[in-house]
Amino acid sequence: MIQSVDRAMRVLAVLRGRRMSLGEMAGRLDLAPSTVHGIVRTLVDHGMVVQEPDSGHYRLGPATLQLGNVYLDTLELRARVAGWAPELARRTGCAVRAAVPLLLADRQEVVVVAHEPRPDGTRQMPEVGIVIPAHACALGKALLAFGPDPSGTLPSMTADTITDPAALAADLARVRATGIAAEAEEAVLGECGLAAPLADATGLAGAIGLVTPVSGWPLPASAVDALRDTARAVSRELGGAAWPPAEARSA
Amino acid sequence: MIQSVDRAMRVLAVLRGRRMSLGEMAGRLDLAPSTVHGIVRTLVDHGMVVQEPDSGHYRLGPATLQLGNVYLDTLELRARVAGWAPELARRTGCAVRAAVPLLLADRQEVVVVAHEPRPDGTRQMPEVGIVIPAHACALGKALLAFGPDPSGTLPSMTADTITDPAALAADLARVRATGIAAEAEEAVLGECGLAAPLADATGLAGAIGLVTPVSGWPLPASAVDALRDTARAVSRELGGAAWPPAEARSA
DNA sequence: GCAGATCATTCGACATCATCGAAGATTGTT
DNA sequence: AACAATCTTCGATGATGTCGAATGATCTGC
Repeated sequence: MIQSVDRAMRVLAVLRGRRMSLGEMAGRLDLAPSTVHGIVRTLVDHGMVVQEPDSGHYRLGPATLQLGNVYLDTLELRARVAGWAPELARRTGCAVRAAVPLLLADRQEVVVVAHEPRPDGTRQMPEVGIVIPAHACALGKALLAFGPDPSGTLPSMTADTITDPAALAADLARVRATGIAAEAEEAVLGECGLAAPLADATGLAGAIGLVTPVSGWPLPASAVDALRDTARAVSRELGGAAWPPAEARSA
Repeated sequence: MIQSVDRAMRVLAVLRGRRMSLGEMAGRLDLAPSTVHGIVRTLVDHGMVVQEPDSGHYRLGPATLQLGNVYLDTLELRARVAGWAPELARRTGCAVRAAVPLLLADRQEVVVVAHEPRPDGTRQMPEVGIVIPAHACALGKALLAFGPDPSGTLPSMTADTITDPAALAADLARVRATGIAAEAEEAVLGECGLAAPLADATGLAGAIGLVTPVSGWPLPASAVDALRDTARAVSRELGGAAWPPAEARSA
């Protein structure tokens, strides 16, 4: 691992939180201000960071947006999901989301890569790009059940977030048994959902899920069937050999 | 400028094009494969790059999407535009876009940060995150007219793209005189548009524009008025002192 | 089924290059 | 007007990234 590159990524990570002064970044990263300055200067040259002209503070730059957009455009999982999501949304009346795992050193999260709005014509915020702790949402639990073991802390998002490792393990066992993960107001108040894993040729590729307001919860069995059918269809298109995918339970 | 961080950014830039093998990246960057390996390994650890399990090739990773999303969420220009875009789209019947400049060493481009679909109910691809050469689109010309002088080459996108620096300079003079930039099939076949600069407290902040199929071109004078009014309103909300913004014609 | 090629990865020595602390410049504040 | 808090620059030090060659794995073609 190259030290300066690692530090540059840490700089971007802290800037994910909020705009910051150079000194604050240096303190947070426990580095000399001049060291951080050299790094951010390089990032500024590439558009990854911008410096506000008035305050001198730094924030993320437009080049990050371009990178994220390229990632989305080249993601086969997203393209395959896009072909099936409208019908799934129509059949279930729910919004449809797809996500891929974002496994970092100490954090297990999911990032939403596709979003089909609820088919009721209301105006909904596109949620592509948002990141959710894996243990707190159906998409994440579908990934954890068939992916690596949960590790790290389980931060609480709402009153119903599962924060006990044993309770989470029990929940994941249910997911493995049925192929379907559920979540009720564990990440966002008023939001519930189901999710199923997606397989590709190499194993676990992501997850697809339904999201509904708590008023529509629990979802009818027909929605579960539609979700499972769609997950199986998308997985086949992705080259997945089996569904649910084989459990790759290794660190 | 820190060498290894600069190289890491170049790696990401190369991966913007397409997935690649390690050797191909090394050749393109004129570096030793082992050097690139150390860099990409570090980027992989942070989720900025992923390695395809089967082929060993590298592609951009999900962390790029998160960064881009955070950038969007914290962009005040986007939030202000979002407040005015629906009405502008309704009044003009056009799709509305907003963009910010992406000024790198040798490339002058714009990146779209907001997109309000054409209000005809058709299904349209959200174009947030796409990057367009500044000289080839109305948004870019609105930025170039009130920003730094054009530099670098003028790549051709369509048969009507302005590739002659003198012709571009003449066009930009017209933009400065009227505050409105126009473009007809210069970036994408069948797409035309208008754009106006957006000012904030520090000067030029971005641009807002209308996009219409060529069948709706030219747009009526009422659309020009609506666009100018909106640009002025957004600029005032952003703290802009004057509209159009003062011309900061310095490299 | 074997040989060759191609690729990612590891390793170690060298010298470059990033790091750090202090000083300078600029701005906003009391 | 003096102070405080910024960002920024600079130069010496040695830690660290770079490179080339060797290794191992994978795939291709015969």
